[in-house]
Amino acid sequence: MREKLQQTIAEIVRGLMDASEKSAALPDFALERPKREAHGDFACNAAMLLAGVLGEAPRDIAQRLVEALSTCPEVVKRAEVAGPGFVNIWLAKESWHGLLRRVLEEGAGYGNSARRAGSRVQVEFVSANPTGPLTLGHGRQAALGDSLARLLAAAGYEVTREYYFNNAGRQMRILGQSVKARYLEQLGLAAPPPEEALADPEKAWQEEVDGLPVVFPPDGYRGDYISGLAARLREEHADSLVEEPAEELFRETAESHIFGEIRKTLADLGIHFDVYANEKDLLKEGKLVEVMDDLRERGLVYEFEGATWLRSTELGLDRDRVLLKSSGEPTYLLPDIAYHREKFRRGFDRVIDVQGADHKEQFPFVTAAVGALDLPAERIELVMHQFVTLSEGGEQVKQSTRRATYVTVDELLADVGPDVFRFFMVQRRAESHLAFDLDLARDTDWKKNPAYYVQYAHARTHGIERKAAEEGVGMPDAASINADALVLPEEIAILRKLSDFPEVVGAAAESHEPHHICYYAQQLAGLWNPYLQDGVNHRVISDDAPLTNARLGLALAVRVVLANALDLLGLSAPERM
RNA sequence: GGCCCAGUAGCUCAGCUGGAUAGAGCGUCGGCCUCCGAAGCCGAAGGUCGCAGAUUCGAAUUCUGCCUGGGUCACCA
Repeated sequence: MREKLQQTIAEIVRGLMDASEKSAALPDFALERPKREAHGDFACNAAMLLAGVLGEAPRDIAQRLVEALSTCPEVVKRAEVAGPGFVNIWLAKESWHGLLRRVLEEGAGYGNSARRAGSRVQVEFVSANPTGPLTLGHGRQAALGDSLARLLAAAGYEVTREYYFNNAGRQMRILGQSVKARYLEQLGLAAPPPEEALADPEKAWQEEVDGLPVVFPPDGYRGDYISGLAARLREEHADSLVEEPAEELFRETAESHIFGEIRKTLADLGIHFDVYANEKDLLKEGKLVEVMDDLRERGLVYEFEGATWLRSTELGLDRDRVLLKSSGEPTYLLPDIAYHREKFRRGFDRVIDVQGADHKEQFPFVTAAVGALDLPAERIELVMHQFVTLSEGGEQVKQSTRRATYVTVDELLADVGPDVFRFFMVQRRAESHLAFDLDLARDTDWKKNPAYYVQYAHARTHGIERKAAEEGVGMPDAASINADALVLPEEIAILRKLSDFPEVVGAAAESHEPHHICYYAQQLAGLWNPYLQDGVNHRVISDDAPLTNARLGLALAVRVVLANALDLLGLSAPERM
């Protein structure tokens, strides 16, 4: 529909330009869906853009466009000049009727395109290090990244979901030490550090308490899960691990257990990764040494005060960064560069990193280094998201990572369920701060909770089908559908909304903004729920067979689009609620 | 202090490659059950788009300065 109109107008515009003998590129005019219904089905700004090229008044040009359009009544029912030179266009009602068949024919594929077919994209997200349960920030990133991956797949990309974590450095060492410390404390061989010492290790740290040594590291991990891990080890091994180094069994047990928990959390969210990559493997495969050598060969590496530095100022950045600490350990930066190089070696056409705002500063160093290694760093894109705050009863729920008193994804998930969780987490633009409204999320009243509102709209299409079955009325299929009986403005409005879907999906995919799908789904549900409610004017199943056929078809088409939208968001599409 | 993000209705936020009378959800207020799901629907009130300039036919949208909130500026990840 839109394509046809776009083409028609392009031809007219070309004609006007040829006639004017002014040579210029065809203006990139917009054919948009006006916000106000009074402005027609489509509005075109071509006249205003042409005004500059042709040197004529926009409204005069618009008038000529309108006249030209009136010669193709099979597409355009009415066109008029409006405002500063818009051309508002009304389509014949019938032109929407073919849509129903198309939606039913394409089904789960409606909204997809092949535009990016053959192109491979990797989406890296979550990437939390296995030092504790996922936080809400990770949860947002999980929902965001997975929806983005689904959108990209809908745009035709071959998508790889990937999770990368650091498991070779200091963090993991401290994790092992933390677990071992709790283990020794539980055996009565060590003393836990006092609260005030943990609050300010700089000042109040003590090596000994009540004659027992304090072995818990000042910057150790303090969550209850650490004590839990220690208790498990104590049950399995009693006191036989007292001499065991913290960096081996303790660390490894902690890592694998915590990572298992993270994967379980993600599975509860319906999120599965294709690849889990980690720092240790890169190290083992010699990728770190290799990157270091290649950077050094390009004169981008130097030694200073015992550490090895990346000469990033040479790459246009504001400072140099350490690659290898004086201890000989790599910083996160070196494996990150190596990892991103591997992404290209693995043949991805595009690489998307989903990261929290706290990582934004680091991103340019990775891309600059990757670029210096003669790789197309501009194909690495960053999707950055802000943090999540919880609000309850109008108050912000206090979160402190430092004190390990934060709400975890598991807890919130147990509270509101995966569907609500995901909907709320992708509802907002990534760059905008997300205030998670716990009261609304917990509200099971579908008319209030937007996630349920959308799901319920979908469930109702099945309700209709159940009703039809009771009445012995069969559902139409793509071949038998005839939408001609749909003439009410609210029916045409729903058809118009359904027709927008592919474009919304395409735009959301290209801009990496899944939140548009939430808005769209709410809007469609906001048309469908009220429509269905008014059983007097819109009775679906009636004695009027053609009308029943058309309205049942409408219900099926709405179901298809809502189901597809819910799928893009990773929500279930229930048949009843 | 430098850089990044945000500041739009009481609240939470869309809209931001410049376009017509700035939208949604929640909340508030007022109506409506002869109706396939009242587990509902309809309507209303509510705005100096942080402030001040600039660009132009036209700015919530672009540019500059400032204010406010958050992030970040480690040999932490």
